[in-house]
Amino acid sequence: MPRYDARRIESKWQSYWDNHRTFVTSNEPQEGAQGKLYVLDMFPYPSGDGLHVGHPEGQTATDIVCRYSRMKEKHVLHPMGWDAFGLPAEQYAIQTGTHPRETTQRNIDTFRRQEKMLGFSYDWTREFSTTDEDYYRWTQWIFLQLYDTWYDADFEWTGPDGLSRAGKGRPISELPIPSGVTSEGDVAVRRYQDEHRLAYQLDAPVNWCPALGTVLANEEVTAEGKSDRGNHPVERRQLRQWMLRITSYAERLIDELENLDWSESIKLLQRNWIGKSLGAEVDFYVGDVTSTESQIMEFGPWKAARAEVGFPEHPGDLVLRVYTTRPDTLYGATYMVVAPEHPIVDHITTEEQRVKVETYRDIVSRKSDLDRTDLAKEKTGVFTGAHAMNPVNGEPIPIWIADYVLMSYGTGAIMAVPGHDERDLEFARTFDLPITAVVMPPDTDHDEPIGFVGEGTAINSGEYDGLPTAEFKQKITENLAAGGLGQLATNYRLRDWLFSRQRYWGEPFPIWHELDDEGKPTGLTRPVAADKLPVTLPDMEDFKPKGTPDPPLSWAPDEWLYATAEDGTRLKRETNSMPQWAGSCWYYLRFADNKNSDAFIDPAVEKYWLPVDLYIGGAEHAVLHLLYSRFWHKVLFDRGHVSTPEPFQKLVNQGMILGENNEKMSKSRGNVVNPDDVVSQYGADSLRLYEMFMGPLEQVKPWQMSGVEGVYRFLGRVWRMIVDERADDVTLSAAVQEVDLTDEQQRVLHKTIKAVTEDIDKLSFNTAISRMMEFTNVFTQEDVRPKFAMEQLVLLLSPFAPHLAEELWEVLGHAETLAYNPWPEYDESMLIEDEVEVPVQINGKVRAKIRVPVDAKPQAMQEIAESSDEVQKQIEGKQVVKVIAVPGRMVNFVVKG
RNA sequence: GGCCGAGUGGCGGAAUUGGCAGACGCAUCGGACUUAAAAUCCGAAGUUCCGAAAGGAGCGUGCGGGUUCGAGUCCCGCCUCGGCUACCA
Repeated sequence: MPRYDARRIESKWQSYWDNHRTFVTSNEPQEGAQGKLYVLDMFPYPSGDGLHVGHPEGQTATDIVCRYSRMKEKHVLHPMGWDAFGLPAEQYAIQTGTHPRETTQRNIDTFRRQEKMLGFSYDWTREFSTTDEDYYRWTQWIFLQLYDTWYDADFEWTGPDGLSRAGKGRPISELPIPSGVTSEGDVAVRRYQDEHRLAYQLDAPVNWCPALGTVLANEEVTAEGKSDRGNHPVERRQLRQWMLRITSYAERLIDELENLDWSESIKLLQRNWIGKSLGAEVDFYVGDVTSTESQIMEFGPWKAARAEVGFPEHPGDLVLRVYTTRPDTLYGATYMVVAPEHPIVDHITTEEQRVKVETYRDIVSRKSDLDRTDLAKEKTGVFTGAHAMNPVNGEPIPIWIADYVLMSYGTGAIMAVPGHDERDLEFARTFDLPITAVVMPPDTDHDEPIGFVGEGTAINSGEYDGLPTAEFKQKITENLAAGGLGQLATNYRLRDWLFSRQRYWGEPFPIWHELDDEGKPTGLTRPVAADKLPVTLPDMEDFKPKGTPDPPLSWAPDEWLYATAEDGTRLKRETNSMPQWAGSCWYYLRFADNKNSDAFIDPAVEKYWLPVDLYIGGAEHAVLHLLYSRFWHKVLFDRGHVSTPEPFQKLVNQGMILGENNEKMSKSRGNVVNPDDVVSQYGADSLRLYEMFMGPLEQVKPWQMSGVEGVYRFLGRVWRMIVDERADDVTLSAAVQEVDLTDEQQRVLHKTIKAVTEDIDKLSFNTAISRMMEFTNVFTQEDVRPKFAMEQLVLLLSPFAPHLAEELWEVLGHAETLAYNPWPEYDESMLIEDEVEVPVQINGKVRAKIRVPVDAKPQAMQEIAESSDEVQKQIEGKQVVKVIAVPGRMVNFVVKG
């Protein structure tokens, strides 16, 4: 008695697909293919915990789209691989004394087993891991592209996509070298080029965790300023780091979101992250800080000189340059604040204030970014003793240092307008600094201008009084520019990307440092030749951090670490490694051509498969991964290596699956659902179907084990609708016969085909499943079930529950897989019913039901309604004011009395 | 604090975009089959009030207003929950 036996069916069909290479995809389209479709899941990190139920959520969705699209004769690319470098593997390795290569391999094996167990139609011949040498060879190669590129912001050009744009990443050899630099010689030219590369080095503050003995990425530091792993304190240190100049692409990263098929909220998230703001840079004269009188005397001539020479590129030591989005509040600037690290502090601090200033700077320098922002409630700062001259009215105003001004944004200095900025107001109140109102709020009930941060009308602003904010901004910016005192400026919150990590388990940089005669780095670098890639990770037993910021690779064997160039220069390798993001920045390209040993991807293959048509994954990657990938892709685009400006045309974020208690799943809450357990109890088809039936893909939704039971029962019903459960073998039920469908059955079938098809197109899988349940509820009640209808249902169900569908397809007499069988089609004419029941409302309340011809005109509907006894009873003796009839929908009588 | 998203039965969720609120599933209750149970099959069910019953009347999509013949859906004002972000001048 063959009951629905998921275990037997699933292993049978998984081997079938493997043995028949059912889902192996050629880069040559099959004959008659209806175009290509590249469907991608976000790159999983193979953690030691194995798959969690969030993985199959997005992956089932993409699998449904792929299986459906193949039946629609699309040429489908659907790959899977592993993002396997990274800190968790390394930490685990250190704790257990196992090499990360081993644990990573083990984790990958677990993940692969679990993915296969779920019956996803991946082309496994395209699988790779970011830790494979012939993968990271090309990660290094792309890094060298970044190294070899500078951004020409003014370059106008038309790309292979046919669109014109300004700004292009160009080969460093095309960088114009100023004659002053050329005359200084070769080394000066090289240093000048190095300053302009998209991959460059910088002394940058990093998150140093003494307990872990490593530097952490911002994402690895908790909101409390502790390490994500182990909860150890984290402090700041200045270290020489590799940076990627993503800020050059900020404008294009915003603009080119426009044509992407992404949700508005994700686009907004990216725009906010990039954080473009428009404002002005304004120069405040400082000069001789020891005497305010002489400052006032010097101010006039300085201003006059500026009117002559204009606004300089660098303000110089005696001028303080600020960035503001509100140049219209310039008259309200009563003091200035510079970041404690600002270089001008050394020039302007007076003798009396020096000790206080240095003490403050010292305290701040030892705080992490997070400590600094943590102190947000209490404003701190110190007066430098110096004053600057307000360029609009020549008033001397005091210059303070405070950690609420960040060196990394704008110019690292602000003009403080306490009257109209919350932070400045709080600071001014703390330190008793003057507050001036210069903006009148527009509505009169809001009569207190102090603390008003919106737009209004200018007051106390000399000749500008009475101007609306917007107009004032424009006018004063023009005037400042004319006087050489300011200029329009754009700023981004986005920072350049800190790209190096002091870790072992990552891609080595393909970079040599030149050494001088004493073996010290000269600061000059050279790339590893492309034909020498990859720079393989040296085999090291000891990769445990030593409590200093030296990366583990710095004690790699000398053969790896040192070399002599052909010109005799001694070279030392870069010993930092790349962050985990590196490998996931371009993996979607490699899937299209993972065996290529001549190029990261063949240009023709790239042109054929890219961009990714559908990309599904969690919203946690809405900014970082997606922004980094887009950046790399654009650099490759500019350099002519890819043909599309964007990698991911359509993006969908799946909603998080919560535990049964409506809380986020976590080990500590004990509400984690393990896919292995669900599959062993109900089978993969039930897990897949349940995850899709839970609710809309993009919505957050709680797990319910009883819901899995429900879809499992549904699959059992489908099984019994087609299979004779009382026979000894799996045979067709006697009720399934080669008969024509009745009109009613036709209608149900075609309605189901239409609904399921449209729902899949909309990624509305939960409703698609409920349609198939309705179909099943109708047909299980029939004593004779037309075989054709059963076949059609099996085809509709196959993307969702592919194992069961294949088994039933076989029972229905088909020798071959249904994976490439044409998708059922519906006939619109079959859907039409002659008559429909519509409600009759009296004053908007349903009082009766009538049957009308589907195509009945409003007038006819009204007449039918009026002839009904029930309606007569309701409107009797009342005055009918108006009748609204919507064809095929409803009739509404508006009555009085 | 800022931005984004969401509030519909006991629960997960539907609702052709302004037209019968609660599809489908879970849980619940009743029945059939069975010696019994499991499994399966059939059926009931938003809620309050009236009625012995068939049935009838009212109320119902977080709260308060509004637009409309008609609002879960549109507009205005709030409340609650979730996510992201956090001194960006």
